[in-house]
Amino acid sequence: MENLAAPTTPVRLAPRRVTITDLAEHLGMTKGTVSRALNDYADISETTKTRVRREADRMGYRPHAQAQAVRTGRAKSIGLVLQIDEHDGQSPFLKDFIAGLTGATSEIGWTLTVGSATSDDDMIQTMARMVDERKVDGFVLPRARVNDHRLNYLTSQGVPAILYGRSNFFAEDTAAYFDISGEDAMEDAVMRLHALGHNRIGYVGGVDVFNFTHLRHEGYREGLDKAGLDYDAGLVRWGARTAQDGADAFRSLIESSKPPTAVVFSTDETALGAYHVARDLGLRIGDDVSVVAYDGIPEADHSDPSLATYRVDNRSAGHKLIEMLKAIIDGAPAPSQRLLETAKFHAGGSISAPRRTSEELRAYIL
Amino acid sequence: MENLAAPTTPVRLAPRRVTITDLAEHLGMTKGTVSRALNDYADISETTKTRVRREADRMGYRPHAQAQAVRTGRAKSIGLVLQIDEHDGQSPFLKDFIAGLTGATSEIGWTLTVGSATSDDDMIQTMARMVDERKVDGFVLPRARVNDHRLNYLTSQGVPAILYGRSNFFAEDTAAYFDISGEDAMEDAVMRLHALGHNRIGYVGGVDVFNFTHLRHEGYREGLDKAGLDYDAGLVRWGARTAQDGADAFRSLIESSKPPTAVVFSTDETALGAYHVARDLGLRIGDDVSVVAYDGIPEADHSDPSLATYRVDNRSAGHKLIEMLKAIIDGAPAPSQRLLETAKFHAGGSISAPRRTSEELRAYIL
DNA sequence: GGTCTTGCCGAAACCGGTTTCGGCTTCCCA
DNA sequence: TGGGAAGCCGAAACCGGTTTCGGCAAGACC
Repeated sequence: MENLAAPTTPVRLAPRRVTITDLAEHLGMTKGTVSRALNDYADISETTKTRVRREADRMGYRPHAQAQAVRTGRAKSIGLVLQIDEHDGQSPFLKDFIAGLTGATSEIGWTLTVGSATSDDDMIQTMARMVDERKVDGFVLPRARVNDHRLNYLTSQGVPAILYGRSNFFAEDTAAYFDISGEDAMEDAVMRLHALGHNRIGYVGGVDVFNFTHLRHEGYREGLDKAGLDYDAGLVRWGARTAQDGADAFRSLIESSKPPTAVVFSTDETALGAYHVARDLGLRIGDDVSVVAYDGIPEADHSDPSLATYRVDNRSAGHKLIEMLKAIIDGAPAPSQRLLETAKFHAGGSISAPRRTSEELRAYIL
Repeated sequence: MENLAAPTTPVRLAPRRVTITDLAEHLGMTKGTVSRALNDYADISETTKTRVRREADRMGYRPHAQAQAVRTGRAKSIGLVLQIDEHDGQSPFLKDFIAGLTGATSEIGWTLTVGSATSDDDMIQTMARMVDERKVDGFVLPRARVNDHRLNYLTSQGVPAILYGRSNFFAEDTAAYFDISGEDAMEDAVMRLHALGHNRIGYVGGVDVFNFTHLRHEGYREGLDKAGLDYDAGLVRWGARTAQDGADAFRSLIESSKPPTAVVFSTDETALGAYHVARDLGLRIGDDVSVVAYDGIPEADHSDPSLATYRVDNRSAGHKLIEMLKAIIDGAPAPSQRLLETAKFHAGGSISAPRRTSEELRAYIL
């Protein structure tokens, strides 16, 4: 006996849990019957069902999730794998998002299993491990990319998944998704600025691996179109991710020979970078130059002046993603689970009617 | 050994996983033997072990985690329950922390199960559910409180847990913890300021439900002591949590009749609140008034001037917490798992030798 | 009154692993 | 040469559930 590689003795767990066998014994029936009663099978009488249920929660019975999983193949858990080498930008977003996800999962009696990855390959491997070990029944995929590799992998494996965002430019996705229309917001932003009297409206976009970057840029373009303004590549900057990137882009726009009198940023974070530059140049945002952005991070509200932005409710997004994913896992066809909502405009002190023309602005800066 | 036609399965496209029975069949031995070989039992020959292992990963065998859990009682998962009604302050902290936790859990082949709660009662219930369903083997408890109720519950139930922080003021905790000595940092901050020439050093502390609030305050006190300065309750403010709170506290200190020339904040976030107030009052931080804080959030680095602070590595903290918790789950006595590290000072432009005395400062402000 | 349903539940197999128990070889040594 | 101890593995129980199958009893139908 001592030659067995017995693992070190585990710590004592809670007072022995009540199993379905205990329950069956107390009720004087077989565990099969108890199981079917609890799972609401049609071949169990109403009388028996209520008797079983009552006794179950009198005794504090909770089914052993793992044991159920062995037979049913359902881990009753949703997977979420975070890319952790990424820039910090998802931080503010993360907490609300997780709150939404966990809230919804616990409502249906499931749990959220979180992993992390340091590279694209690692991401796939981490997800593969979770699937192979049957730890999760499906995945939520935040920060959708163009032609998202996670989605490609999972669908090839037949694992249910849902995107937060879209992944196929403007073409209809083949997969399930929940998204908020950034393009509508950008379009609205441009038209709103135009209505205030702005005619030179700049744009600072994001990194092109993310699908939303393309969508929002298209929205900006659409907005110009509806406002009757021409698209001028000189007014557009790309690839901004951090506040610093936003600052650089803003400086390059505002110091150009024909500076914009208003700038639309595709994210709040990059927009806030512009605040420092403006201060440096002696410009007052919301007065000398207007700024609108997108996301609705807390800092946007606390900045001075407060940033006009389109607010995204990540909490409710997380909630809906779980509901939709659950439907897919339960057999709904993925294409039936697609939802696109719009962000709400949140007024702020960062926009106003133009005080100076582009020329005057340039002269003022010099 | 003829191949039967595949049964007509529902939507489950995933290629049927290889089970331990398949593996045993291929190897021509019983699944019991295979299991023991894979789990490195002493009564299996080395030859057989390697043969089994080789075949296992040739066939891509991955044990079904849930099935293992049924017999072993190990879910191979760590629980983390977030309080989601809380102020946003834990956002920046959250991502790094989760990265550390998930990184460490996946290194040992485990996973992280995340839940959320909206109140203290909900917190206990959520944890109870995870334990009862045997979804987790132990908990990491972030944001330790004084006499932490989560810890009390879990130890009463015999469920392994580890605190991120301490929960018993200065008395030795009875439970396991990993923490970073905020008190040492505060003490060092005061002495550092004193060495620069400051003699009136204010303090802005946190909310008293959290244990670290008391520890850091005591560190401040200790620092004064070592610097030979008297503790003056008029220089101390409590209960600051948000940037706004920090701003209010700072204003109240700086507008008092004998303002401090330097202020120690117990968190970066509250310290950054002071920046706005300083600007309003025409004071330059790091010049007219010195500020030191604690945490090392990214914004501290991007602020102008950059904030001198004590940096906490939440990623590595998460990693260590998992290692220590795993040891407890494997049978190590909880009291043996205690670790206290120190935060690294990160210089910033927010401190300098005092330019004005307290009196001059007051006059300057008026 | 006999036959057919229908309702309801027990019995047992099953899910994919782990662990106990015992028996057969082989080796060692008297 | 015999007996005991290792060494090694097969057989089967077990973990806590779910699901299939079949049978009994009561009611419906003719």
